[in-house]
Amino acid sequence: MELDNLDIKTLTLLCQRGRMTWAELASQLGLSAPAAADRVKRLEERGLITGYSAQLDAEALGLTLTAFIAVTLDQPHHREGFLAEVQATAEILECHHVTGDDDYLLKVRCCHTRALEALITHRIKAIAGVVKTRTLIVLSTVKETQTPPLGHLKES
Amino acid sequence: MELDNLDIKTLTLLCQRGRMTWAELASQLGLSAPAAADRVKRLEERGLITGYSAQLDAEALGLTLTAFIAVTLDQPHHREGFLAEVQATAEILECHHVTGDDDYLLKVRCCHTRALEALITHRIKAIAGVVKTRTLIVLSTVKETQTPPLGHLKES
DNA sequence: TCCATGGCCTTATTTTAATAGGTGAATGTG
DNA sequence: CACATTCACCTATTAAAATAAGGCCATGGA
Repeated sequence: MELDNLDIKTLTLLCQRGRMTWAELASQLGLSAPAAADRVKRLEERGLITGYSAQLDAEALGLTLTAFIAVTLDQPHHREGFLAEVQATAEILECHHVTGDDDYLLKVRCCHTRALEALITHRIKAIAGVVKTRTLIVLSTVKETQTPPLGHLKES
Repeated sequence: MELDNLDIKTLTLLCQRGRMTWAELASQLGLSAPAAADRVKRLEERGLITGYSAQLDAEALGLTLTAFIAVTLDQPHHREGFLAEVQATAEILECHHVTGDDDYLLKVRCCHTRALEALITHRIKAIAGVVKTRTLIVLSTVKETQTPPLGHLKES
């Protein structure tokens, strides 16, 4: 059940062009279309590929404001409510439990500073147990990819 | 050139299932397949959809370690080299210029703590101008989506 | 040596995508 | 008010892609 270099190339190509046809993929891999489709199917079944997604331009959609919010929770019994609210809030794209001074790090996206204010004061700070937040506004984004590094898997 | 509710639903559906067929999409929208395909094509041409991507399971690929690294740069003339290195490093998934005590916030992903150590000491701290880094290790991830909030666009 | 397995090939069939042509509602204009 | 234009959509057709079937060959184990 190891990954060979063609599998890695497959993953790389499908991260770049998620809707490419099997024939296109196959020609890049030097295989026939059914063979390429088989490989992709296997990668899906193994859980390495979890799905496919359209990539949207957040700015074009009016989501010009991105921020990271560090959250401190006072008591562990407040966690459940916090996590539920995080899941229910579309503006919260990511929520990680992290080491350091704060407990959670959120990545959020919204349209205005006013919307950010509403998000922080009416949603996040309204959650029971949230005792402190610290917000970092994103001024510009240099790089933003979802494609994980695959170099460490290469054989030979 | 406004977005109607069908466009928003289209974006939502394509974020969830990026390889769905036009016929599937059309039935969810209550349209014919060519009409749905036309709408998607227009969304692509307008730049709202920038592409499609396979979603990979980072853990299944052995990338069990995620971290955020805050970087402080001492002088503005070092920026160019820093940005180039960021682009060239696959382990750095994101790099944002942020407000606050530090200049940049990186999101990185790698396999071990050893790989993280190598990344920090041999790549990031090796860049001219990097005077300070502060690392937050991700203990667990509660939520991690790429799909931006679209509720603010809904009409009626 | 022989058999089983796995990955790939080619071919055939089914499904999907792309294209063309036409209809009706909404809009703007003589 | 009549008319032309535009736009989004439809259906029908054609081209392309996905899927399924059957066979080949290399690899590994009994």
